[in-house]
Amino acid sequence: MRYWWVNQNQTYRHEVEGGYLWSPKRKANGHSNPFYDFMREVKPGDVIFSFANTQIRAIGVAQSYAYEAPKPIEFGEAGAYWDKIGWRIDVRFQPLRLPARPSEHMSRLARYLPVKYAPLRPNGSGLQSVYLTMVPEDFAAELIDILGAEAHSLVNAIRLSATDSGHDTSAIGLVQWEEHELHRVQSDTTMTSTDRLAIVMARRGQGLFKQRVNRIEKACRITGVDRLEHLVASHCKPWRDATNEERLDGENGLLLTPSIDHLFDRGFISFEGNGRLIVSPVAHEESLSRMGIDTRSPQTVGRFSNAQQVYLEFHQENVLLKSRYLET
DNA sequence: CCACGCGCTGG
DNA sequence: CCAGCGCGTGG
Repeated sequence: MRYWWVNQNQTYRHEVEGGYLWSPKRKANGHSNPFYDFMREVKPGDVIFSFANTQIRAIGVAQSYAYEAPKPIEFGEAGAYWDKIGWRIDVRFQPLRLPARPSEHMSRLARYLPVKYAPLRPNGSGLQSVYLTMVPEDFAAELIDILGAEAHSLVNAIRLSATDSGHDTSAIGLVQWEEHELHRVQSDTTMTSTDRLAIVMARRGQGLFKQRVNRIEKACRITGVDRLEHLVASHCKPWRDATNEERLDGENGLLLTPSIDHLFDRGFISFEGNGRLIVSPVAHEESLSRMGIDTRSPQTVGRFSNAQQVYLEFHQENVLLKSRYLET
């Protein structure tokens, strides 16, 4: 379980009442922004401190991993320059009956501020450049102490339930966004109904797309299963992000057995161009091992073609659940 | 309430 | 250099 800080001056009301976090994927000029990238490092059960108008006003618990979602319409003019598509995380927020102002407690907090990606300056002032950022455990402990009894019991309850069992509800949001794209394809009268059907079937890794992938890939790269009835054609560049051409491009697919397809589709694993398996640091190792993936020693599954590598790079950058803090 | 500009951080 | 979910100020 980790602790996060979110600046919500512009969207506090919508995000807390709506029960979510939302960020663009990139800055307006197209460059990446670490404070948006952090969205993909959040795990269900993580604790989120909500900061708005110089105060910590709410504490939240993540209920999902980040998934792609349109900008909430309720934002209105707030963040008008943000892109229409971004990352969303379901969060259960609890507004605090007694908000606290961190700037009044810097004598206790300052020593725990990280050198990089800190949510506050040493004088307690916030930073415009920050959206979401991780806070160290000792900083969080101090902050919880400052917030008082309500925060204490809240976070204790979260800690207890975190050790119980799963919270994974993120598939719901993904489906919601894909529905939107699906509807667009189905109502696109510039294509024949055959083309539309092929594109719709490609979403489930079946039909023409699967045939095309099968010309390049003969078996699941992890399990070695080669019977088509047990294989799904999984997109490297996800169906929802791809053009219609890319949705049907055989180089954009891998044949995988269902549980491996799930891990790849949801970003728990990815592959390098040379075939090396990448395991996300947020993945549950024992589950992976039970699904047939050896997480102890490095695995390779065979080199990929140049065209496949381009799609796999997209997967690594946009689907894989990364963790900056677990890299060295 | 909103708009502006001053800061500073990170790429 | 540029861009960013802050902050105080002034209307």
